[in-house]
Amino acid sequence: MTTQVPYYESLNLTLCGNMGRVHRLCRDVVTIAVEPLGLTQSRWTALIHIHMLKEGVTQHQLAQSLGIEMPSLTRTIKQLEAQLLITRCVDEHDKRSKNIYFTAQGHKTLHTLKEKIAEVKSQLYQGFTDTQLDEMAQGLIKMENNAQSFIENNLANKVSK
Amino acid sequence: MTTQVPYYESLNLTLCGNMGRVHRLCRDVVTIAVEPLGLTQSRWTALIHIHMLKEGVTQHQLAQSLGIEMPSLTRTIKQLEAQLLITRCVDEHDKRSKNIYFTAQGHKTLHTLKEKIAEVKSQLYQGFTDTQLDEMAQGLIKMENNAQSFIENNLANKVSK
DNA sequence: TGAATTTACTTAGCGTGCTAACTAATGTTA
DNA sequence: TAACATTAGTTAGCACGCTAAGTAAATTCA
Repeated sequence: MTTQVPYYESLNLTLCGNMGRVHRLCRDVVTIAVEPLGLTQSRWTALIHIHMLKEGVTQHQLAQSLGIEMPSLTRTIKQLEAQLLITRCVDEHDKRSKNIYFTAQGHKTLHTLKEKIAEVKSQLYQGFTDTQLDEMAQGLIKMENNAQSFIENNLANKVSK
Repeated sequence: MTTQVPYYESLNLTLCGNMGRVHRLCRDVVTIAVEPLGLTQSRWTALIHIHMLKEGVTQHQLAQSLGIEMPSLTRTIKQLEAQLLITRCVDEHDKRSKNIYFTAQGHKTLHTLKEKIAEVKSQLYQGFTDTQLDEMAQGLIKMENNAQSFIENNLANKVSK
């Protein structure tokens, strides 16, 4: 049982490819699991984050928490609104912002959602110890930081006079 | 320096979200690095895999190697063809298949590409030991398998008479 | 061998990320 | 305070994954 990094890693950035593939698969898993609720991955993820951040959160805060850009979120938010799961109202103190709240139906959906996700999680993380999961998470964050500094350095080059 | 899995993992499948985000970032890094070549992530990845599998590979084999579905590949292949980096010709022995070859320009591009990717890799993997990288790769594969069996079980339920 | 199935590829169109460019509200400063 | 910059959100349109459904070639089998 060798633990060598495979030879083609020298060309291939396989790890990145794998991340993409596993991410798509996990997304599929959840989509299947919550299918009766009529939610896609981006929508249920948004619901969970609204719940974590507490109702009244702004779209900007939510986008930050999700790690996506505002335009990506705008689409999802509009879909959730059309599904009557959330409502928005302009913030009294900053009329540029909009605060997000669950509807009654939204609360019900959230409740079921949380149960389903706990199920899925236990299956996806089967055979992992907490330590292993944490090491993976930390590895991802480290790689994210490496990527981020690369981008910053290269944008700096471009922007430099 | 705690190594606990954060509390909100109980809801959030953060690890999956992280994978998506890190994957996007790595993609951006390479896109920036190979920018003068006019290649996007899906295109350069395809070029590298054609190289690994040897010229003459079929689209089906290539899709398998990339871990994507045929229609996704069809688009990329057409773009690479339009860029005059590859050509295709119908397989003599199986006229359903098409064999992929580099053009002269394609070979040149591949050469530069390989150099660029080696650079990017060394930056993205900075601070990781080979063992760590391998553990991450194996973790991803394990999670992929978990996801796969979940999907199979649930499709089985659906399809069962 | 002719009919049915499977396979390789394509087309059409969706989901979800992105950037660029816009509006409207807020903040800053000359 | 009027002019400029920043910020929250939107719209438009691209990249790249997917499934569903179609064509044409190859294979299976009755």
